[in-house]
Order: sequence, then C-alpha cells, then structure tokens
Amino acid sequence: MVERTADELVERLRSRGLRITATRRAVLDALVESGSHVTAEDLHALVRSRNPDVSHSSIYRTMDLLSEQGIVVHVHLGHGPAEFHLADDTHAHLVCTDCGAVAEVEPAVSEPFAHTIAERFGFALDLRHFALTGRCRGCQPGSG
Amino acid sequence: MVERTADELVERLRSRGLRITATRRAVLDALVESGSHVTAEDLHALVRSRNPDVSHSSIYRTMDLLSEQGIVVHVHLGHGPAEFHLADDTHAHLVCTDCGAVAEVEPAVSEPFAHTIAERFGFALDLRHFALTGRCRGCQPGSG
DNA sequence: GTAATTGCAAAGCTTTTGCAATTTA
DNA sequence: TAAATTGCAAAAGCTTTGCAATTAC
Repeated sequence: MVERTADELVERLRSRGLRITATRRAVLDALVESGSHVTAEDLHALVRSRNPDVSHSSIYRTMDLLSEQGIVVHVHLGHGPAEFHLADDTHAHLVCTDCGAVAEVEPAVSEPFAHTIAERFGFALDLRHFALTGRCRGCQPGSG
Repeated sequence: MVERTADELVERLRSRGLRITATRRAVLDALVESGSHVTAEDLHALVRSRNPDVSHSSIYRTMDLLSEQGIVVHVHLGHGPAEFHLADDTHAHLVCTDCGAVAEVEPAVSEPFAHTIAERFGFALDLRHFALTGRCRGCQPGSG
C-alpha cells in the first residue's frame, strides 16, 4: 500500500505535466514510507540508503515542488529544522516549550477558533504551518 | 517616559542580582525606544548608533537573559529572523503567507480557544511565540 | 579581588544558489 | 532535441561559542 500511495502521487505529478525522475520517485517513496513528520535530513538519509547519489539540494528542491503542488506541508515545531509531512494529514500541533512534547489537535477542535478569526479579521487560519506553543500538563508552574 | 521604563527594567534586573553593564543598559534603551517588534539586527543597529562597540553576540546574549527574566518575548512571524518585543505586550499575530500582512489578536479573542485546549489537553497555550499563519482577506482564493 | 560580561572572530546549522553535466518527455 | 533536473560545492542567513581582555559588584 506504500507503493500504491507513492504511485498515486507520481501520477498526480505526471498529470500536471511535471517530470518524474529517479530522484523524485525516491523522495516520494521515502516520504510515504516515513509515515509522519520528517526533516530534510531524515529524508535525505532515507533516500540515500537506496539511492546514494541523491543530493541535499534535490531534497529541498523536491520538497519545494511538492509544497507548491499541495502534496506536502512543512511545519515548524520549534527552533530546529522544518519538518515535512503529506498534506492529507491536517492536524495542528501543540508543542511544549519546556519538555518538547508534541500533541496533535484535530481540525474539529480548532474550528471554532478559526471561525472567530474569520469573522473578526476576514483571515483564513491555517494552523498547520507553525506549532502552537505553550506548556503541557506536567510542565506548568505549580503542577509538580 | 522612555527613560522611565528603561530605568524600571534596569531596576528589575538589579533587584534580581543581575549586573547592569553599559551594553545591557544600551540594549534596554533601544528596546524601549523601538516600541514594537525588532529583529536582533534592528536592535544592533539602534544600539550601535550610540554605542558603536556593542557586538552582535551581546545582543543575542542580552536577549537570552531578558527572555529568561520574562522581560522580553521572541516571536517567529515567518521564515526570517526572530523578532523581539517587551513581554507586557501580549497579543498573538496573524501573518498572511501570501502577502506578509500582520495583524494583532488581543488575548480576549483567543481566550476561548486557549480554554478549550486547556480543558482537552491540559495544555497552557501561549500564542505569542509563533505566528498564526493563513490568508488575509485579500489573499484568499476567490477574493479577487 | 573574583566572577560575570564583553568583543571579536570563527564556527554551526539549515537552507539556497550557480553551474556544467545529465536526463526527461 | 529542447527544456528541465541533477549533483556538487560553495555561499548565504541567522545564531551560538571559545577565548582573552575587561568590568561590575
């Protein structure tokens, strides 16, 4: 089923007139296999294990392409490198600034807030791009 | 009144046993004068106009100190450098990923959402740290 | 006097870019 | 074959760090 999804993505790109190269194919495979969030370096390592000549820059260039195509989303969970994941996974992230714990927030939970912001500001929130930071239960002052 | 606030901050630091140097004083003055968001480089320029020997690293080190002391907050509005502002300014930011427009959201507007997240996840949101991204009125598909 | 702080220069880390060679359609 | 894509290496942008000299308390 991993192959099926990568194939589907390849098809989607091809149908939009984009070229499919061995490198792009390898990146898509790695992305689908990885399942969830990966950094550019994670992805590079995954791809190189099978396709040792793929360069650093091709990872970034391919991720740019996939982002433009709406296939991939990149997320900033903190101060480190960006993380990528397939765009069909639409949750927001809560990241604890003390311990780094990450929780996922389903769209239904943030919808009312998005609605308020849309009403007040005419602004269409997309909470996927940057994490929502704060303190998790265990890291709040007075919780210990 | 600018001086008054910088003086107050100096006092606050001193009362916590921290040393006041010419460099720290200059950074605090610049920060108070600047009024709102500034990048490290903005701050460096402001400080150097009066105090030409202050180094790059002192800006960063001082901002770390002020952040630890809860005097300053640093914010990521996008992919560029972080921006700093005095911590008493507690709004969140809406940043349009298309045109870069920034709007400020008063705490009262985001409070209900923070409340929901607290109930559901036991997580204390702090929306100041990362921007909330999305599309402003003029940049939404079908708005033109 | 002692420990903290500073400026400098260099390094670190993530991401982008120029270019000649290769590959796709 | 024409245009897009690649790998490489180098650069760019933001931030951190090591160190000897200086400074605050």
